[in-house]
Amino acid sequence: MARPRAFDEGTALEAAMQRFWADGYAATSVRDLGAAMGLSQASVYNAFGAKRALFTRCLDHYLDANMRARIARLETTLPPRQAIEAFLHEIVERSLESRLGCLLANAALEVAPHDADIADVVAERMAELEGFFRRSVVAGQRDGSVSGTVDPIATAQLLLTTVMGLRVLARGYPQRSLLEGAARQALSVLGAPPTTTTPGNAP
Amino acid sequence: MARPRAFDEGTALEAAMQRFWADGYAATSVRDLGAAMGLSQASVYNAFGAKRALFTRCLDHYLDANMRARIARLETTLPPRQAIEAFLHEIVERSLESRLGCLLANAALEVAPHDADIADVVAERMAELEGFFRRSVVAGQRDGSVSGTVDPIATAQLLLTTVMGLRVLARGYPQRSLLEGAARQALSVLGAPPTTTTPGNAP
DNA sequence: GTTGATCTGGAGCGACCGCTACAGAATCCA
DNA sequence: TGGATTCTGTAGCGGTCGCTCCAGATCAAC
Repeated sequence: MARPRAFDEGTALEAAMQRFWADGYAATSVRDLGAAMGLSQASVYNAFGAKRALFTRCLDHYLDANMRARIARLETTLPPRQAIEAFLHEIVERSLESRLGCLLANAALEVAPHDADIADVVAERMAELEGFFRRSVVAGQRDGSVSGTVDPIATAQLLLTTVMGLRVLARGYPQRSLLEGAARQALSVLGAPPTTTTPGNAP
Repeated sequence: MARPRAFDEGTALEAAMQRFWADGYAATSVRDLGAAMGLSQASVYNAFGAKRALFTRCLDHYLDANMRARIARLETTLPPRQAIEAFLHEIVERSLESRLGCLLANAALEVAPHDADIADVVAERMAELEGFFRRSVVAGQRDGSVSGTVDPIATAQLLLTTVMGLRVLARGYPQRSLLEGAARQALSVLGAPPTTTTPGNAP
């Protein structure tokens, strides 16, 4: 064919994603992105096109590597209630490790209102996360780990809202007790924690 | 003294705030702000100093005119549980009226991670909102409208998180059923609705 | 009316923005 | 080896950025 690329596209995409994640869309210049990727500006445009196109690639990469991977891992390895609990706990831990927050939440606030295409992606992926919570609540009600009286739809909506709220607090008010308290109280709507084999203690 | 200003500072501040609110910090230029305020760029600098100083003024103005005013109004005119419910319902309604979201949440995500002073303000004001929720939960437990078994601190943390989450969804996934479901489920942690004078419809 | 202080807006500073033209370097197929 | 084709970096395009200078306008105090 012709001269091959001297860089790995996935690695470069990851580096660019980190920059967008840390600094936001508007505050990250294409020169910054090129430097982070180890490429000249012209190579960035040659490989990924305009800045906006690169951002959508990064957003996709983020969602695949983080949100979707987490959902798939938890949903296949844990029973439903534990999957929900683990998801929130992981969000809390990640939020305390760094103040990056969530690229999806960042994009929702900064970019989505001014870009219909990205707004569609954002809404779609949020619906995806909402769906994970809804499936898990329903499955939890089926296996008895989640109270049968709660509304799975509203509960999934609250959990989605809680995740997004935690991501905002991660950047603006990052205190462990706050994030843990909010997560714990959100989980309380699922009803009494599963008491393994011992008989339940419902009121 | 000397020549008086040809504009009202409060009005100008309000106009600038609207621009920051809609477009974010980085994407709003001082020329944009001047046009919105009806001022030349030089007058903006003469009256408000640099862009960052103007933003902090706008953030203060927003918080006084919106968050603090709402807290004060609800806390003085409604019993505690109803104040909490009204706060969330107002957030949902405002979020559905426009996709602006919340300037505090926007600032928390976009500006706070890169500006320690603004981060302090953000954390302070979030703590203020958290305090309103905590006071209201405690007062509600005292007058019997809030379940006595819930932890006021964790509940206030969840409500703060919910408000921030709702503001993210307002910009990225603005559907009435979603926002209302999340708010309703968040309020469910307060326990059974109060049996006030109006006939309740508790399940 | 004069003075003195403040406000106003046009012009413009250097720097950076997103983006691209272009020439050379590197690889493939023949 | 010799195109053909793709990648890469330099240089630079027009435009906008945050910010400032400065001359003139406009007021209060005298």
